[in-house]
Amino acid sequence: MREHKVPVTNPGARILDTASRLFYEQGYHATGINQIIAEADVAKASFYHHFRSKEELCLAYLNQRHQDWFSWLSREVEQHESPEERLLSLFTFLENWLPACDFRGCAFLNITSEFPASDHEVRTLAANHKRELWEYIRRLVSDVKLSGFGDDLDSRTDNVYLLFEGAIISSQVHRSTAFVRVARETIERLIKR
Amino acid sequence: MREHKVPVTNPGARILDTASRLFYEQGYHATGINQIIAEADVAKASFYHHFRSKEELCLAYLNQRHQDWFSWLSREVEQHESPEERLLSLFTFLENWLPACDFRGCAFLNITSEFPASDHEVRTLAANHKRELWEYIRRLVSDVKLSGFGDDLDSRTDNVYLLFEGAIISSQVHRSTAFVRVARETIERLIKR
DNA sequence: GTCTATATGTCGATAGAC
DNA sequence: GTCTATCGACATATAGAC
Repeated sequence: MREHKVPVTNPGARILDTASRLFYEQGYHATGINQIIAEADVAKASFYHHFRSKEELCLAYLNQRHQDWFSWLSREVEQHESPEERLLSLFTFLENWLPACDFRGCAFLNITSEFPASDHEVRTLAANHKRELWEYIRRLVSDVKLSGFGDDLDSRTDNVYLLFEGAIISSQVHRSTAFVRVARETIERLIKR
Repeated sequence: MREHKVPVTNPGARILDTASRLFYEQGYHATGINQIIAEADVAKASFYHHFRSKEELCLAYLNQRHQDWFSWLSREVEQHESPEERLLSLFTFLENWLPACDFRGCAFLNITSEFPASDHEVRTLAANHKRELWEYIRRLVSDVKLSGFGDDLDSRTDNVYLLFEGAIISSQVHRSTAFVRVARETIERLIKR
């Protein structure tokens, strides 16, 4: 859940940590190598010793982010026992995470906007991240009776996924978690009937 | 609906048209002034005669895009007469528009990712655009009986809006309109009962 | 491995001729 | 109003000393 890790002394890790923060907060193209090396307090040549290019650093950032984000999410989900509460905790997570990241939203959605070429490796990582999220939601949905979102499991999963993604992007635009609560209440309502 | 307009001879309009295409297809920070003036076939000084800065050009792009996009959307909606079909035509529109724009998605969501400062004018335009979309959806929802999305009009509007936004962003990530059809079927199902 | 210094290009924006 | 030429700053990436 914490966006800012404890400082690292290792130069390579310090570069990755700094870049992760800047790529996430400012965007990829708005962040230059010079700012990264300055804030990571390393020499430029050290940067190119650890990473072949800015793009490779970006891929490392996304891979780490993928791990981190799912560990944040699952930590919230696993606090709950009943299948219904576990499903609803998806939105409890959003309500905690989005204000904590200052409504910067999903790193993978954000970077998708910055890489229009769909065959770029960055886009592949983003699509894989979302596919894994969909499968995670599917496991949660499969244990819950949910009416109104279709008969088969995939259709119900799709709808919860759509509310989840819609809640992220709308919270980002409007800087409010109001939509997260609406989504949560809808799931709650469709569970109860 | 058309992304590429007919060529314009007027230099100022040619700059705006070219910039609109490039900002949308490549992103704001990935697009340089030099590329814009080259593809618009104008001199650099002409550019700065018509626009004070790259950012001001960006604002002009978003204002025009706002008008265009809503005219595309309402053209689809107004082809239908019954309130139910008008509501569902939101997703008919998405199913036509998203492949037509090569799944580049919403210009305002995309540029929100590139401008982290929430008090920036670009972000204000994006938030206003989405607010207007929400109000447009609200008018469509108000004429339809819709179960499962809450009792009050605002709550039902929120849920349709979330499905709409979720469908846009998910179609973009996965380059598929499958999620659009799922959202449409859900609305259809909740109308029928 | 990390350093400083630099290469090479492009960025956004401006000056001054016509 | 449009042109060419150019500014200073910053971009990504490398060279070579230590």
